[in-house]
Amino acid sequence: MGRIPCCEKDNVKRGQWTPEEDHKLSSYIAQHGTRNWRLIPKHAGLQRCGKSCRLRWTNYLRPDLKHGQFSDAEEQTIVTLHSVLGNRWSVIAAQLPGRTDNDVKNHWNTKLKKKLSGMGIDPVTHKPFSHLITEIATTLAPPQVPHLAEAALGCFKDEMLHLLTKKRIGSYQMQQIGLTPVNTAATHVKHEDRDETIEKIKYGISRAIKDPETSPTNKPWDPVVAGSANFAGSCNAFAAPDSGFHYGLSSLVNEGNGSAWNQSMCPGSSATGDRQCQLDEKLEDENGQDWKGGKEMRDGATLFNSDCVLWDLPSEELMSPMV
DNA sequence: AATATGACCAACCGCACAGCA
DNA sequence: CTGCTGTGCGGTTGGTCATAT
Repeated sequence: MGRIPCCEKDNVKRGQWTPEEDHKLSSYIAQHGTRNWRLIPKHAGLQRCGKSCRLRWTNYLRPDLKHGQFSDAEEQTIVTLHSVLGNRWSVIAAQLPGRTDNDVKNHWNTKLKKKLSGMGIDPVTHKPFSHLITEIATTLAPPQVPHLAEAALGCFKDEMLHLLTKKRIGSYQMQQIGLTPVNTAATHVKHEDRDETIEKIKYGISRAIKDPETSPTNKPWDPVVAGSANFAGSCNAFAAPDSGFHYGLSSLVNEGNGSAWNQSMCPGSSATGDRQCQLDEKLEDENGQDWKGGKEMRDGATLFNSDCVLWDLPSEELMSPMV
């Protein structure tokens, strides 16, 4: 026996709202407020579920909402907060006046995730892919290293495929990263080339791991160097030239300076353990309350108006914990 | 010109939690 | 303490439009 549905599904209209419905809901709320969502559709003369009315109001009709494109500053805020908070859209949205959690979530899923991937940054951990590879490599005993390419490919296949299939990859760039160009005549990788491309990526990753002598650095094997040099180079080559973000990944990885976007998108592993501890402590107050979950965490005002102001942390030191 | 594919975003769904009787 | 109700939240779906083939 499940939960009682919030409304009679048979008698309610679903799907897109009409201007007439919008008007009915808006004028009713303007007169009576939003006290009981279950009664609002009935009183407003709408054949809608109360929940649907609430959603329509909070996500679209509210007069204080901003409609339109996200500014660079807003995007940067989202990325920075996401690196700390993860998918807590309501908390993130609370820091963006006029934006709803749905707006932020949609914008993240459709735009920001791809932008970060295009820059060679994992949108989940906010670390460069190169650092993640390095972290995996350093946790593996030598006999396990051959499996790294397989594992890495599993992790990043989607991002790589996206880049390979959507962005132009010149033969020069492919050669730079140690791969034979898939097709020198056609710059777009076709669907049937994917498997071959994946195999070549695997080969390139394996070679970069196993044979650092062939890397541009010509340094003895060092996971950090190999990760930064080889994979940063790889990701740099993949970075979309038309993405609107002209940051070389190698500078992201090796220097960690540059624009605010640069810093917030790529906190990297430069964060000190102390800072991470501070962050963790901020997420767990002195009463032992777990800020990482539960209702308090959802309360953006509580979190951001407290003395523990996350904004005070230099953005390059904001690093989300590995999930 | 027709069709396929992808991007975007509004809306829905189910779960969790708070408040109340 | 328990059960019910209302609300908030994050994940997912589906419709529409734009672009590519």
